[in-house]
Amino acid sequence: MSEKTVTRFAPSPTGYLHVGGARTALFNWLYAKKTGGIFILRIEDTDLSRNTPTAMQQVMADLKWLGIDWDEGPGVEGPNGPYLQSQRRDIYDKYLKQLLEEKKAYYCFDTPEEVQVLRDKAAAEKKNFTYPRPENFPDESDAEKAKAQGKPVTVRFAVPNDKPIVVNDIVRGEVTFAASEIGDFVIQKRDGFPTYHFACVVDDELMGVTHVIRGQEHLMNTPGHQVLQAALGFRTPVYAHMSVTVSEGGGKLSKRERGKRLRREIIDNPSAYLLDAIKTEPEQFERFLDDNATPKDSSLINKWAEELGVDSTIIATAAAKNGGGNRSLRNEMINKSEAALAHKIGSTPSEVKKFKEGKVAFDEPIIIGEAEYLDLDLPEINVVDFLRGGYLPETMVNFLALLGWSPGGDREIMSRDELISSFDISRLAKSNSLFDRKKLISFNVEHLKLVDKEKLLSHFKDYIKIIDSPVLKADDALLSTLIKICEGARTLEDIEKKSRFFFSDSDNIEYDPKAVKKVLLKEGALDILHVIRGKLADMEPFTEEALEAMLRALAEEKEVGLGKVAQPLRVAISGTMVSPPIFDSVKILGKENTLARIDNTIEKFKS
RNA sequence: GGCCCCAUCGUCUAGGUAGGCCUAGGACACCGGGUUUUCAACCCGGCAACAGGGGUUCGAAUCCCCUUGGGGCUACCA
Repeated sequence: MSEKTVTRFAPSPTGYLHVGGARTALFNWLYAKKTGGIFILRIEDTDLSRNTPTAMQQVMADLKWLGIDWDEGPGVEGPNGPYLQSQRRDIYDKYLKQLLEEKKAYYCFDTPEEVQVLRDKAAAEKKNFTYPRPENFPDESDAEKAKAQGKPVTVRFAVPNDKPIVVNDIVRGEVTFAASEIGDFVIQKRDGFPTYHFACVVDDELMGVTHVIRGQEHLMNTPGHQVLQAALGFRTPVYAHMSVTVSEGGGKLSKRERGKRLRREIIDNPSAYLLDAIKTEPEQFERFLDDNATPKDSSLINKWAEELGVDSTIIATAAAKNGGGNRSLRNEMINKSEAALAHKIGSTPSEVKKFKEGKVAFDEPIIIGEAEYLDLDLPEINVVDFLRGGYLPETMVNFLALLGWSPGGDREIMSRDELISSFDISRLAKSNSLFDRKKLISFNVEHLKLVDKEKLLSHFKDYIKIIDSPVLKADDALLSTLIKICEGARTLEDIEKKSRFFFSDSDNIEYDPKAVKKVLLKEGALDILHVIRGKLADMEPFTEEALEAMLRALAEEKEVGLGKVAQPLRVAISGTMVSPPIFDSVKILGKENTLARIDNTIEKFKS
């Protein structure tokens, strides 16, 4: 009788779901779907200090967005629950007791510092560190005594060191480990919670997990898990250790990257977030700059100058000066700026200071808030970043699946169903791969074309909701039209950006300075606008066809390219040089708004 | 440092488990050209790789070894 396959994804709720985790989840899900098995979501929340309250909800939301659903897990429940490890303490305790009684595990009372000393010593001797197992295991009363004395009490598993341990891995083949390499590892922490190794082994057994597909970073843990399974009389599931997804920097794609990047930015560039503080203390501004490390980047200098309404030479001059006195003023300003930043992101000045010093890690929402405040693009690491970036879940699933897996041949763009039917666990790649955002975009372009109309509409609605766009004002029919005329967009963000201007106040258009300079202020542009205005006013009916005929005729009459007449009109109605096709745009905007915007534009820029 | 894993165009990869069908295929990026009312999209063309060195073999991208390079683990995190 063939056993039903059971796979699982077991994230720890420490933050949003990142792409590496999503990929792991996807492969497990794909394999379960392919084989008609079941996919379990298990939350590994055995480290209280690292858990963040919203993380589990967010991880589940992200999985759902990707279309990865679970047959058992939080919100679904099933025969093997509960699915939060923090709610399974009694189960782990039972097995722990068994191990202790069978003398397969033992109590330890050292502090982490004491163990660290041993570790350092081993490193100094160029030796592999393994925990020195005592000859006689402490008994229950010793543990009680130690506890009474306030010593930490942990439990270690006594790894049998008689024979090498062979891991039979689907992607790597046979990997052999010397038993002496695997030290007695901790299975119960001092707070009474099991460690990952123990909880994972117990749960995989009890939940009937048949296949464990996980990152290569777990390969070294596997021999330990296997000996634990043997000691407990458990099965050993089939293992498949996938390659790791690395980031441009080289190392493993990590969620910590964002925090690091942010911290570096704040430290390297303190002035960037001094803006608010500076604005409130203009008279101290120049003095402050004397003592502050300002960036060498001239574009930033110009930006500040513009925002502060001062001449850029003031900043440039200040930037050229180095050091100087005024330390107390500087500190005062820094304090003010930290307060400003903290206020902006809903944190406290002391937290900001600690973050800068690397003492605390901010929650993702705070990191996002800070990044927005600083106008900083953080590396996209989390699944939500891609949702916010206007990517389709279909794109993400397809792209992630192809990182470290391939159906063979030339196939690349695939639907979810095609992915499932062609998925083959034996085709997992051994080597690491890089997450290439450029290629992701091209996948998105393809899926934008492939996804059916209704689905795309619903994706777009989700998107404008999450970024709280003015486009929210449109009804479904208008939304569909907008999507249609933005054909060729690379992301939902493209569509949204091109569509915004339809929903702004005609008497209050924001003009992009570059567009003004390049188009509106050009010789004759305003005159042409004037002519267009006249023709538009009389146009009846007001259709794309009529608009096109009119503009083309005008271009011909003036003996210029269509661009010469279309561009001024585009800037007049949108304030920018980029919009959907001009005929559609004008039609959608309507005669009244178009005329108003042309009038306002001429009024504003006539010399 | 120790242990483990990996190695085809800049990137993702096909081919490798049955060595000759590979003068190494596709996709993205890039470069050149075309289309064009903007941005995109689109069309055509081009550049570009078996890390190095030894073996085994009539024959190696494919098998073995070494070197080099990259990655992972080395927690009372998962």
